[in-house]
Amino acid sequence: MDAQYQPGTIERDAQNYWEKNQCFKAVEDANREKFYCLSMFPYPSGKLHMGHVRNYTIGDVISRYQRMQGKNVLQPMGWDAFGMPAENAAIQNQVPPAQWTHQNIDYMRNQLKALGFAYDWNREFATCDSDYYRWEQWFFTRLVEKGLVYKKMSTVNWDPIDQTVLANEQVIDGCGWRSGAPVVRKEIPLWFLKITDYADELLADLDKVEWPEQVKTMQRNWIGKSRGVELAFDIDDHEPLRVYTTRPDTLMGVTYLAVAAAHPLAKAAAESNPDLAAFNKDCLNGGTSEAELARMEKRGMPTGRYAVHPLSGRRIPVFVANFVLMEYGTGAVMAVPAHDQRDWEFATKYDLPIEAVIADAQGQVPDVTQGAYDEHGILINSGEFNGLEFQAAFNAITDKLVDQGHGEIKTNYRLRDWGVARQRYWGAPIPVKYGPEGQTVPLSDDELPVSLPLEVTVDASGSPLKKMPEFSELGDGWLRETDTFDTFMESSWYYARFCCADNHEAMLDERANYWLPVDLYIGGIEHAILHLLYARFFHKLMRDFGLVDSDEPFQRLLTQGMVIAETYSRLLANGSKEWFNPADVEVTRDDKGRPLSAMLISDGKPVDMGGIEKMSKSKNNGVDPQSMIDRFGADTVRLFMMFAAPPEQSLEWSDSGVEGAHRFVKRLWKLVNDHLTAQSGHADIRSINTQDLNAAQRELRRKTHETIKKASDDIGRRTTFNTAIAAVMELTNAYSRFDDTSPTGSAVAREAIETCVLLLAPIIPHACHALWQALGHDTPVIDATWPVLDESALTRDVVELVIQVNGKLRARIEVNADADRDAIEATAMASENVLRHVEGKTVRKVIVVPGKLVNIVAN
RNA sequence: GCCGGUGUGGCGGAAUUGGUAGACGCAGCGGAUUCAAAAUCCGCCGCUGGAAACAGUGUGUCGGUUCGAGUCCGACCACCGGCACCA
Repeated sequence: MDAQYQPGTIERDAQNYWEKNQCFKAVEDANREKFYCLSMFPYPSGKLHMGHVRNYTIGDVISRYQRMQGKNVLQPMGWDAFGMPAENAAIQNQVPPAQWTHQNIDYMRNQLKALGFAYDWNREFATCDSDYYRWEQWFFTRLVEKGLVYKKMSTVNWDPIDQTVLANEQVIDGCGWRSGAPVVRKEIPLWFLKITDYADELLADLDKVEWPEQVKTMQRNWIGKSRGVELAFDIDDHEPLRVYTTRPDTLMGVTYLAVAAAHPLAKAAAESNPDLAAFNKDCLNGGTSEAELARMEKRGMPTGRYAVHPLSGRRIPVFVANFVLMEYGTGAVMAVPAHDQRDWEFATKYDLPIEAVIADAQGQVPDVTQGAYDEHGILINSGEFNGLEFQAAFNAITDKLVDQGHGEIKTNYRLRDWGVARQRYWGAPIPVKYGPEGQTVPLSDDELPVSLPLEVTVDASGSPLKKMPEFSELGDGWLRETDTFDTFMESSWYYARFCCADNHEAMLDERANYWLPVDLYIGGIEHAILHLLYARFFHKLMRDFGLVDSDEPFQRLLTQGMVIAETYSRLLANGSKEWFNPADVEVTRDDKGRPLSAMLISDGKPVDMGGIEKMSKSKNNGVDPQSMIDRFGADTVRLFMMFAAPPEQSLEWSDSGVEGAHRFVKRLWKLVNDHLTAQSGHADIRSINTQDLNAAQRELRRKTHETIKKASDDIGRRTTFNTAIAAVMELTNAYSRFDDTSPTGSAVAREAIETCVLLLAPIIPHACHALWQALGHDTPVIDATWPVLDESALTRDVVELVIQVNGKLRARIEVNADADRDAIEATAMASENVLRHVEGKTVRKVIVVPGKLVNIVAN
């Protein structure tokens, strides 16, 4: 082997070997246990960023580990290729989105290959291939037939200057990002998928998957199942106002009602009230995002109409309020200001009555002059219901409402149906046509696919498809739908298509049932709700059409944290900031290594340190993976990514940390080289007679097997690669200190160093490929089996115990591993430092934790 | 605003089921090697006091449970992710 570690040639050789031998081509084999490992596919934005590198390294480490466990591993890769950035690039550079996207894919594919990921490239596809989205269109027409799709009015962000629909991301401080004009809410008809039909199953089946508890909790809360009452308030000259509440026990505390500006009652009341009409119009200002709606100032105006309380018969004012939205629930709410904080604030602002009807469990009447009391409690001021606690009151009041025909028990979901239509070009066309008599017809199979025209001019004023009669006009007065699918549609089933991407006759085939569900899915925590919920929904749809036989798409889920880095900026004269890349900045530190100041290398003048943030274009703090691969090699980048933090936490980029990783790979290389130079010929692991080792040999062998145990658990179960690597580093440190060139010593050393190479093979596969060969093995390390733990190597004759007095560490003792409690206690009490600390005190209690510690309680 | 999470040395992090706080690495300091430097190797390294032994103190803040709390409970503070048309 080469005495020098040269990542360039080593990595090229290994990658050539894998490619030439098609090592990662996955073939279905019913006799082998399969493992489908999937990382969230990238949007081809231009080049890989460090978040991608981290995501894909995690997936690759697990894939290679599972392969060494003997599993039949599938690890595919593809491209989530539809989306807005391609349109933005087209507007900026006059490049057609398709061309821009394919160029990016070609570049990024090469980057992935340079990182040595064990992908089966035969299965690669991009979602913008009509061979992919045609099946999505086909499936959509089936959903239409089944009644799982419908069209309804929905609210979008409207830019009144550019005359176009804006994504939430394109609304900045309530204004359109290009025009700068204040955005308004506008109602347009859109296509929806009935995800709410599956709400119960989506909720229940969270119990079937091995996902992080916080992700399951977020999904449960998002679905938001609640049991409550839908009740009707009678109104003069109008049909009854329907509201939903989970707190019917507070019904006697209702002091006003509020409806959305778009509610029929608000519109009716506005006809004779110009002020109210103006207020209703004003409520349309601003964007549609829930965060924006929740943060805006709560405002309202009386409609002049009154509702009749169904139990007390009292007349209650009806307001229009800007925070009530027509599309959520019934578009109207009942307000109990004494027991709901938002209602309380509104009532205080508009001087409405606040009447407490719930006391705490002790019957203490809450003070509602400073805020709402929203706990459950005992009813007061509620007539015949006084004295009832929550559940009894819920039942009694609901029974009465039901008897009167004023209400019914209802299960409600926060989850809303999925709007899948986008007024954009770069997406999959929705396969529907409209007839001259207003018919809406899904396209038949022989009309599919609807291919997206690739030669287009994109500008800021809405979808080009609407301006292309050759696309939109079908003759005889028939028009084609010009909206395209939400890109979440493509990412909701790509994992299944990877199983049979070469099937041109069907969406999926029986191979999907061999590979699915995905055994481990890896991606950013930011996808915890939307993408993962839509994909689960889509999987259940496909199951109900007989396309797959599993209930859930992703058995295990690993949510990785962000990659973050220091930011550097200068305040410009116009008040904005200019951001500088960390690569162009030099930092001065004090003698403890604390950063003191930073300067731009090019002009030597200071820059401000702006804190550590997510790597992004806007803050210019991204580190280019390519330059790191060029400088240090892929193995170093992979090792640093896996070592710097556990996968679920954010990872801070550190140049010196990368150098440390590089140093370790070089060190490993040198250790193997030195071992082969000094000991080749008589280092045969099989010659180890485990009964016949001296103390030092036994200690190194114990360390070797402790490391196998820890690394296997860390990679296979805990997915904490950082601690697995730390354990292997400890083993290399122990190996370095071991100085024994006897035949037995050499064999023990060989076992230790080969273990290091095997345990690191998933993480730094190129170096380990070369090292394994150098160690004399005929088969490549990717086909080696994971090292097997020898439990007997772990035994110890003597163990160290910690002695505490009153919980404080006072001494350490060594005892025989089989020492009994009395012997341990006697040895502990004999320790000099222990005697000093118990002197003059009475020993009350001695706690012995076997193998760990002794705590002597004395006072 | 609502939902979910995070907070430990100069820095990234470790401590897996309530049992030795700081593994491993980075930075720093000291030494070896070298004409010199780089690279490499060895040693030290939470803070305070002490020559040392050792003692005190220390896991965002305040309080609690326990023989024992980074870990469990309560309140608070700061930051991060998501909020349905960014992907």
